[in-house]
Amino acid sequence: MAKSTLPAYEQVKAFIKGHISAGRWRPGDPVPSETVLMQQFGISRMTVHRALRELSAEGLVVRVRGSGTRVAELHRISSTLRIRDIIEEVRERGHVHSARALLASAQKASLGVARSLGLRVGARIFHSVLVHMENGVPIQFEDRYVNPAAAPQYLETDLTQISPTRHLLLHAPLTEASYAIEACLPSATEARELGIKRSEPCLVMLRRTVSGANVASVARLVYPGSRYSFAGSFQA
Amino acid sequence: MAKSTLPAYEQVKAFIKGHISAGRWRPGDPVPSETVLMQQFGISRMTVHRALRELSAEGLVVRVRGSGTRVAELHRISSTLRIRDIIEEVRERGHVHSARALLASAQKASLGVARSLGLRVGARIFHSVLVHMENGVPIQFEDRYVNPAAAPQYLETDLTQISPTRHLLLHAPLTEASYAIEACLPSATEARELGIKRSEPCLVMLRRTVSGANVASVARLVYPGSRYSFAGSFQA
DNA sequence: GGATGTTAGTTGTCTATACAACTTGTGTCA
DNA sequence: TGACACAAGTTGTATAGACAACTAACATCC
Repeated sequence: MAKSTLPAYEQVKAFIKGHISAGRWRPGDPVPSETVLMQQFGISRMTVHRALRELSAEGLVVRVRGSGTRVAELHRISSTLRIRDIIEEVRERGHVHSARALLASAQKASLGVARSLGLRVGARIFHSVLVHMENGVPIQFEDRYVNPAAAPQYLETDLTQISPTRHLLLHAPLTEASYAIEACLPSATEARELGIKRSEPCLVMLRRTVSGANVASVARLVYPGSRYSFAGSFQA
Repeated sequence: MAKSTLPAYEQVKAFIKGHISAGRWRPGDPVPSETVLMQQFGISRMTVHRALRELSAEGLVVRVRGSGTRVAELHRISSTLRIRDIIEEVRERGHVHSARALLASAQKASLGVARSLGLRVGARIFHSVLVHMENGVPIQFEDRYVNPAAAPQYLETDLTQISPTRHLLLHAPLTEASYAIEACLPSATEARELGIKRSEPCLVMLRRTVSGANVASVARLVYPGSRYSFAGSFQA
């Protein structure tokens, strides 16, 4: 027994969700209009409207003004990926995080880096390389280039205590990001620092974050395949 | 010039989003109460309320009844992962999809499969193994177990034309799913069928889908690391 | 037939009000 | 000092009504 009584708009949502997930209303089928539902449930139009608007935001129905409401086409389920701070993540598992900084310096941008950060070749950039450990075992090799315009105090921070991700989240409010997940073999350096063989497959996350008008940072995160996986769940 | 006039609730949202993304209001900071915003904008409380409720749903602010509204802690950016039909995906790239079925049969569930499908050992299940190709080059090895209760006609379909994913989306409305992405070396069979060396790292997606009260299917999708990556983008 | 106007139906936005549920701080009383 | 009561402030839900914007079907006129 959850709540004694669910709010009216939740009841309407549940009613409609029920019909859809039971397959009684199939994609493309019309959903009763606000007026009909309002009379059926004996509640006001605004309340019905809220229910339908939320279902529309969740992608379960499609509404078009003047025409009506229909069950959405390919009921595509979605999950929310999040950008997480590795330190927080390790601690949440009840484990101990530590990190080793291999590099933290200002450099001149090479062609590739300049291009992905949206700067000119030779522009001043920050470059950091860290190895993150969970209970002393290396789990992430983090190679990151940072745009000084987005995080001017990047190098003044102890990146082994406040992770680059956290520093950037705090100082360069995130507006956009893109990523790619690949499976690769590690480079010689990566294998050595992670303490794995060069033949062990790794998960590689390439990520580019944007803050306002600037590209804030590009990072290559390498995880040993035997010690790490990305997991999550979808909700309808 | 987008719209001549944005709806009032959108203006309130933009106002608050602006302060947050410019860094003027930091995580934990209080957001003006509904009463204050209502007077500031000269609109009704319900309109302000809608704006704040949507921002809360988007994860930008945290609201607690009786206390107030604050800027959400770790400004979490999110992306929508979708379960996609591989055939559709290949065609969208303008390429040709083809598939080879290695297996499509009814079997008795082993312990592991029974457990993950939520059935008893020895229960009747469907098992399919396919290799999907893009322009003739193998890109996915799909090993899938299906619960007959969720998709009774699974074996009567030509799975090389209508992919298992698509068949399941159509016949077993998805309510929930979980996944894990790993980097592994392929098994002997997987390497042979994908036409890669056993030493080539692969992206592996393990996925479990739920439809209503049943676990609909569990799948292991293996992608050659050199030919495939998962990519996406986040929006604030 | 084809173009045009009309009308009923539907969703989008907004208001003013009401009450409920909860938090927080303050003051009172034992 | 500690327990309790109370009040002010805040968010959550719901109503009844209004008007705007749009669609789709129908009727009319040329």
